[in-house]
Amino acid sequence: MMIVMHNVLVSMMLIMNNVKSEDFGGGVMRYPAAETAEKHERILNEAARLFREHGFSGVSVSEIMKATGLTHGPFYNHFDSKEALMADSVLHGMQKTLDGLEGTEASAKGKAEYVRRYLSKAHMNAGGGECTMAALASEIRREPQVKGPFTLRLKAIVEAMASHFPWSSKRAARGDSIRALSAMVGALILARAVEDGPFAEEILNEVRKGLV
Amino acid sequence: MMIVMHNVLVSMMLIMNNVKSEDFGGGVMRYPAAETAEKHERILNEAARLFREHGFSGVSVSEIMKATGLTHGPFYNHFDSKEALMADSVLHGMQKTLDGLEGTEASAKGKAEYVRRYLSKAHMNAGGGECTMAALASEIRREPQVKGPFTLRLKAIVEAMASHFPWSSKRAARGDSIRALSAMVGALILARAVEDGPFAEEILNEVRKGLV
DNA sequence: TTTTATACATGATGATTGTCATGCATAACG
DNA sequence: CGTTATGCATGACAATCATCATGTATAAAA
Repeated sequence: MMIVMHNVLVSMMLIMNNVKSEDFGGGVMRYPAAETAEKHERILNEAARLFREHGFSGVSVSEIMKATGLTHGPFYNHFDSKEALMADSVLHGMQKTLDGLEGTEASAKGKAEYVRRYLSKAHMNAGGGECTMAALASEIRREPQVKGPFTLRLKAIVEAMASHFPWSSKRAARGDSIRALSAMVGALILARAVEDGPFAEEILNEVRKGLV
Repeated sequence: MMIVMHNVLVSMMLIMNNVKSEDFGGGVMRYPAAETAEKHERILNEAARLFREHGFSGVSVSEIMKATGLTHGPFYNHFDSKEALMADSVLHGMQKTLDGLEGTEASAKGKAEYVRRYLSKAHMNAGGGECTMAALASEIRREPQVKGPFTLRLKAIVEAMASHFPWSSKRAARGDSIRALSAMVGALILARAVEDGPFAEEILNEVRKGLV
């Protein structure tokens, strides 16, 4: 009885504390559509970054929202589910990779620079700034909703590499691109999993030597 | 008071129910050391398989123990933590890869067959039977305790590839091995993440053509 | 102007999970 | 042979998490 009364009192105190008007809506409004769209974009960016850094299961919805500057509440006003966000994040991240590729100088020099940058120590150590494929590909295979967007953009990336950079021949361009991409992604993944710094760099360097 | 007494009664009933002798030890014994060692090995095998198939965070300790034919209880009689099991599983799985490599015919033909098998549709679709590197490398980088064992065995695998198979020259053997391994792992990871069957096979085929 | 739909903060919920606690029969050890 | 340490099953616990519920002010629609 004592305990029950105590609980009731505590609940009442909590309720009273919560009814300060500034607790609702951040103090104001139904938010303007422009701001809402911007927040949506911010969620996507933070999610993509955090997923790359910690993996899909290493980041909670709350953490993503907090990184965006919101609470966990409005998440479902923006996305249907965590898995839907994962799919959009991958699409978003790989689109950026595609843009970066197409923004590179379309020459042998541009290609060599791109490879060097991809297989650099800096990229290896870039927490959330790295390539979506290297960060998440082995998890994507277990996420049905994500495989579609991933496939879509990977195809575009292969095509962009084949047509944008010079290769030994027109006919070999696509195959060469696939080989280069596989080696680059594989090397980055292995190098990042390795604890031994010099060995990790050896992996990056050897693969780079094979490509430039 | 009423509630407290009720709880005590429920507890007593539960205790009484638990005191059926068949509830303990599966019916018997302090288990013979030989059987215990065998169970330890089974846990390791099931864990390695399940981790490869579902990822580290996709499998619970209980599931692993159940797959081994035990309950979750004795897990901590066998391993210090889930993370310690992850480390041992990776060591175990990569040791098998190493053994398979060294058991392959030490010739150009043996090498070509190994590559073909690695980049086959069957290997791509092999749920838990696949290569530890392709299955878990991108998660290992986020698991401090696992990186050490992984590094150790990856070094051994690179050395085994370089010394076991014929390469263009003695001096190039190590670099060639690293390049081949990176391309194979990268190709398998990308192919598995892709939803489109023909595209996945194209990735495997192009990389294979580059290696044999 | 009136009505409606929505983005937000707070809080709740049910499920999952890594780890620990307990009691016991007996193999291993001295 | 007597003692002890161990591997097991059952159960409990605290934490974490994805998702849902609620109340609100107001932008947007009518």
